[in-house]
This record gives sequence, C-alpha cells and structure tokens, in this order.
Amino acid sequence: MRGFFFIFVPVMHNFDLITILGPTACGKTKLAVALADRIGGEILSADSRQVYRGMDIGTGKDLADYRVGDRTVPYHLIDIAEPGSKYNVYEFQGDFLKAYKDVVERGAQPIMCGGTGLYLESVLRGYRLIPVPENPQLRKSLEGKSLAELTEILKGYKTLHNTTDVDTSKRAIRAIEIEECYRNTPVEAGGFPALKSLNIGVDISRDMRRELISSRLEKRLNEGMIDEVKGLLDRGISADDLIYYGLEYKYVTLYVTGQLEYKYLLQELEVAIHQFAKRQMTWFRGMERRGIHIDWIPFEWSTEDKVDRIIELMQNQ
RNA sequence: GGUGUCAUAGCUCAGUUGGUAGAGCAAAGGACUGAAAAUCCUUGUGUCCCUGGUUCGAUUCCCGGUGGCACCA
Repeated sequence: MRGFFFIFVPVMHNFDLITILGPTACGKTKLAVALADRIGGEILSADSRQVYRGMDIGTGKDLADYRVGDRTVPYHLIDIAEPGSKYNVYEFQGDFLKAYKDVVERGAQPIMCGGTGLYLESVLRGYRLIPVPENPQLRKSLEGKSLAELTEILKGYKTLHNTTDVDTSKRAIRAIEIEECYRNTPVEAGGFPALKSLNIGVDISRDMRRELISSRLEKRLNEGMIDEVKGLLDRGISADDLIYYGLEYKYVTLYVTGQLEYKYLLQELEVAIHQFAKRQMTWFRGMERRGIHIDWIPFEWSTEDKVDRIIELMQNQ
C-alpha cells in the first residue's frame, strides 16, 4: 500500500480541511473517495446514522465504495456506536477532532464528507460544546417536577425549537443540566479549533434527486433492508428507538411490526426521504447565510471533472 | 341501448338555501448548538368537465353533450 503513495499529486494549498456535502443520493461518498484517492486523503464521515454498527443498507453505508483498485481509502466515524444508543453532536465533535488529528499526524489530507447539517456545522463553525457532568444537586432540586414545569424551566434558559428536548422528564432534566453548566462555565472554556475548510456542495436538481432517491429505495428494499431491520429487532433493539432513527428504519419497523401495510411502505417512505432531502438543502442554505461559503459543483459533471475542479479551487485560494 | 349516479386544488374529498370556494395529504419556504434521517413553524395552489338556457349574477338550478361508476337489458 505504501508503494502507491508516489502517485498522489502533491497539491499545495492552505486548507485545514476539505468538506464535501450535499443532499442524500447526490454521490458525495463517491466524490470524496475519488478525491482522497487522488490527493492522499482520508475520509471523516459526518453522518448521524452511519455511526451505528449493523445499520448498513438503510443508511447507505456502501463500504465497498471506499475501494479503489486494490486499495481502500481510510474512513473514520463510521461504525463507532451501538445501534439503539443515542450518539449526539457533542460526541461527534469530540470523535471528529480526535480522528482529524490522527489523519493530520499521518500526513494525510482530511476530507469531511456527509449530509448531517448539524454535525457539519458543529465543525465548520466550531460550536462550543462543553463536557457536562451530572449535577446531583440540580437533579435533586428538579426531582418530582412535572414535565410541564420542567419545560417552563428550560424555556428560561433558551428558546425551544423542538419538542424532542422535552419528550420525557429525563431528557428535560438533562437539557436543563446542560444549560445550567453553560451558565456556570467561563466562555473561554471548551472551544473547538477554527479550521479553514474548502466546502464543496454537489448541486443536483430537484427532479434528478427525486429520481435517484426513488430508484435507490427500490434497490435497498430488494437488497435486504427488511431483513436488516428484523435482525436489529431480534437483537433486542427497541422498535421505538428504530422508529426514532427515521426514514428506512422508521417505516420498515412500522411495516415489520404490522403498523403499516406493505403497499404504503414504499409510498410513504419515498415521500419521507424526499422531504428529508429538502430539509438538508434548507440547512445548507442556512449555513451559507450564516457565513459558510460553499462552492457548488454540478452533479452532471463526471467524477474526474469534479475532482479536477476541487483541486483547482484548492490551489486558487 | 335504458335508468340512476358522480364530475371542485397534483391526489382524496367537503362546500356553496345562486353573490366565482375549503380540509387532509402532497408541494414550496423557513427554524434548528447534547437522539437532527429527529422535531417544529409558515405559505399558496383552482377555466368548480364542456355547450346552451333561466337570472342582475350560475361552480351551484334546467336542457343537451362528454367521461367514470352502478344497476337493468
């Protein structure tokens, strides 16, 4: 493997990171792998569902895609959590930084690739996420309070954008614990390094995106997605957890547990994935508004042309 | 062929005692800092099938067409 290093084209640039993003089914992974292969890179995945082991078909892991000839492009942050567990941005940021440092130490080019807007942005804008240990005193003072009361308390700390923070008392208490910790932690603490990143987006039209999503879904169903979900359920992962994971896992679980007829499975799941892709695009536009520059490359271009363009952009700045 | 019935948003349908219309879903836009493939917010969308008649005014009533469905032959 070492013998292949001489074929890498040295690209002089001053970016700490190359980021490849785009909505689901736009071919991010393929592009990232081709780029990594060309410039000696390693891939840092930013995908909130591919972190889970055993969730392969539904998350589109396609680990075979990391193969180029007889070489495998190294990838990180995939298969690092147990299915059923609750991986989150905080853990992601920590895991990302650790993997990032390793890649740099190895003298390779870090390439972040993924479609989870929150995770991408936590790196690109360096969210300040601090470790929050349990606060027994606070927990004691919140003991016995109703969910409504806890919700009111949390509202005193921040505006609530979603209801999942206060799904259960347990979650509400944890959220308050986190906010309380921020309040008592000096601003300087817990920073994330500012990384200069070249951000590449794959620009795919709505119609094309829909077409690819639909054909890919059919393929996944034929490739054993239903068995994958059955297997996860057999391993004791709760249906509720799988439903919370969304999309493929949600709808296939509903089908397998008899809550959804097969004829509606494809129909409803397809709609849900289209809606998800739309939400991803909303996030990316929001990122641009928040000051993150993205160079969009047409989906229609060949992978080689896309890689050429990225290298050109790397050298131009 | 006869009789009845239906025809309204991209889809499924509601409604207008005659004053040109809504709901759900879909779609589009947005929010998002510890489960984010989650969660939540906002917004439209129309020759009311086509002729003609009655009427100040018809998507609504009447005649006739066209198409779907049901029953009878």
